Amino acid sequence: MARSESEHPTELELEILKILWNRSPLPVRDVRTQLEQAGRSLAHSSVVTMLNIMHRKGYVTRRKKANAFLFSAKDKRQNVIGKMMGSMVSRVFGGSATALVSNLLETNDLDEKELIELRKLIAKKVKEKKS
Amino acid sequence: MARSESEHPTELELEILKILWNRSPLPVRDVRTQLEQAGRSLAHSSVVTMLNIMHRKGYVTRRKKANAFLFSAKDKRQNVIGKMMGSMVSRVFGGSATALVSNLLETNDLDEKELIELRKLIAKKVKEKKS
DNA sequence: GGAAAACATCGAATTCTTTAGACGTTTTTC
DNA sequence: GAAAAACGTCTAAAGAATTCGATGTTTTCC
Repeated sequence: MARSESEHPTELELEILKILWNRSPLPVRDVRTQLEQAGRSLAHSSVVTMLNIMHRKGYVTRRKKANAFLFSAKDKRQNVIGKMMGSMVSRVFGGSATALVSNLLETNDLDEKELIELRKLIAKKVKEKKS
Repeated sequence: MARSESEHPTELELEILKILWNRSPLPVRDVRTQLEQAGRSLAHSSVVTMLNIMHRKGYVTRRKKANAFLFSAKDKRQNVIGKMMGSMVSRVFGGSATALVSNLLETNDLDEKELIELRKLIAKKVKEKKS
């Protein structure tokens, strides 16, 4: 036995999804160009292979336009990332989102502006809850 | 070319680190038992192999006690997890910890108690900053 | 209408991750 | 002190992730 397919996008898959979330649909060529700009130079066929794998896994949709495929992300950014975060919370922090934020505050030194922004976010959420 | 070794613990590596963070040093046998209790039944040699790989990667230390090795996590839980979170923030949220927490609040529905706990954490952090 | 450009499919190589059997050495145990 | 138990090393497997060359088909351009 070996491990099974990851239930979340891998490194490169996420890189590609980020491109598609930003603008889509895109042909392979454009995905490739943007990967290059992000510092990841790949052969055309490598990008095609990845997009096809991602299609098989259900991360992207494609439709034919003339002879070329146009790719789009299948799920919204927030949902995909949300699932990744949820898995992080349960796998790494024993289910406690508070523990996650706590760790974030302790180890990644945020500036005051960010802290105040966070406080606002939470206050808003508390208010929503109350209603 | 293919991908390079992950800079963060993999799934199974993290599972093992969690055990060692909880209590250590531990002999292979005990790591194995606890993996089993966590729903991951592996052959003895599989656990040994993993621990040796983790030793090569620098995730764990080992010392000989009689004829057996005792393993410990090399880095503190908070640091390892902190790095994982930092990478999450930069890779996934464009460097914004606020964006991460925002996503967490939107997609993983926290109860009021947790929210209030978070508010406290942040207030405390703001106070520390000010001093 | 033939060359060049654009695009896709296929097959394959490499490394990483996870798993474990076979075998040898040391330590217990009767 | 010999059998059994415990432990480590070595070897290797199979799937997952990443990369790309070769080759074939369609489209575009002089």
